[in-house]
Amino acid sequence: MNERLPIFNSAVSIDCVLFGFDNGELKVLLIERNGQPFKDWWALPGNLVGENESVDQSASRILHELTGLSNIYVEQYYTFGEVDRHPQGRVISVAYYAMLRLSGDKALKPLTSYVKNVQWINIKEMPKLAFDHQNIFNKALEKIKRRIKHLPIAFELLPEKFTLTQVQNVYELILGKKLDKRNFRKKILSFGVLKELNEKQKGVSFRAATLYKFDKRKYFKLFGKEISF
Amino acid sequence: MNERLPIFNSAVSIDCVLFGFDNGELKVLLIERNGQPFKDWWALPGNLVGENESVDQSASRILHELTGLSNIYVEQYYTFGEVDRHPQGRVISVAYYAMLRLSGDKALKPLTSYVKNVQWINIKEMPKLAFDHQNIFNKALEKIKRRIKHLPIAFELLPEKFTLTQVQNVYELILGKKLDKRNFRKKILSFGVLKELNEKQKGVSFRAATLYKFDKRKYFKLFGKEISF
DNA sequence: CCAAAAGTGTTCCCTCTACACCCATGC
DNA sequence: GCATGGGTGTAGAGGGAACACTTTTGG
Repeated sequence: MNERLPIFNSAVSIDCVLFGFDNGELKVLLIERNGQPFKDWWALPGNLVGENESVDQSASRILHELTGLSNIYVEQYYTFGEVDRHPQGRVISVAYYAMLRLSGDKALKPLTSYVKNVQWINIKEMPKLAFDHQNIFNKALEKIKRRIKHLPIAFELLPEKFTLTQVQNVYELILGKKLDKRNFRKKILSFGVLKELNEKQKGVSFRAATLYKFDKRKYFKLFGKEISF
Repeated sequence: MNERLPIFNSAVSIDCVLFGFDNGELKVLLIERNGQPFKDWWALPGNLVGENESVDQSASRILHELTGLSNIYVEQYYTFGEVDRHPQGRVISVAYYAMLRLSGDKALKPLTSYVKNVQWINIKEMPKLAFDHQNIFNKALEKIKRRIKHLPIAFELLPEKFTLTQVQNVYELILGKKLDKRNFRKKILSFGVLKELNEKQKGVSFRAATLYKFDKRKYFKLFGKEISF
């Protein structure tokens, strides 16, 4: 680790598990590969880390290239370094999960020569994935299952104004189980980080729900105290 | 990511935060560097990932070279990938924390040309560290603070047979606060993974404490249910 | 007999859980 | 008026926190 660095041909890549919530469904953005290996397979979006960017920056860049958006919530969660995980050489991959407010409208799909299709896919209908991406995806789900209990990541998936039922929906999809409505509301409101708006849902054919928004200021004040779902 | 891999000169290294518990103190194994850069500074043990080993294997190898021991408990926890973290080139480092039963006797110190000293240092008396190792160390502590609440990692630091006071000691050192003795014992025993032995502490000049051991079989049965300290 | 640590129960409070009905709205 | 989800309270159980004294042992 001193003198000259003895380096062999390795590469570091980033893989991103980008989650979106839309219409009551939890989705992941997958790409369909256009080149070898695993041509025509579905895969997680990813790319090599550039020479002059940190791994965090690299993840943000990849997400930006994919969606056209900046400021996507993104967290590193694990590094996959098996010797044979890439058939063409040694590639160590740092994995990130990311979360996005889907509004039905967004979800741009800028194709490149490497990618012939980009699609939001319901996590309950995942196709087979290239490389070890199934494993990478599974681990992302595990991580967010754990982290959603401490961190307000659910709100990264929701629009700015949301109903409590939507919040509950996100929790249920991530945790993979039904929750009691009354208990859920008591708890989520007891954190004191949701602000009730003088505004109701619109365009629904039933009683309109009250809208809330996530109060980041209050959340950062509470930091230290941990949310514990 | 297809065709040929465009590779630049990067390297992947491993850094290990190896914890040990001895004599009521929580310690970390640090090395004193013998080469540039940061010659004579203290640093975390680490090395480059070899061409034919996974990152996990690499961490185990480094720990083995350092201590002569195999089967050290080790977990990956974060990857540090800032562009400028190594003054001699781009080095992305995958960090692991590890835990070891110190019995006063062990703690071998195989020096190399790169290392002029290896020492167990109380985490309350840490020197300045080379590179971004202070940051890597801090993050390791944060991680184990969180994980000790779910995972039985405390027992990795303890000898096979231990007293409840020793367990409490480890929890207090990692969490950085005093715990109530009666409540602690109730809770730790309520998990049902400690086996009381028909054996007492020896060689102490006061009432000898009952020895316990960690029952891995029971623990793995409980898996699914989570321990929650 | 003194020093040092082992070992042990109870009370209070708060949080978690289980559970079911009426309300508002659009069609 | 009916279908659809919105919104609400309570009782019981269990778990967490606070708290102090007696026991054992070696020296």
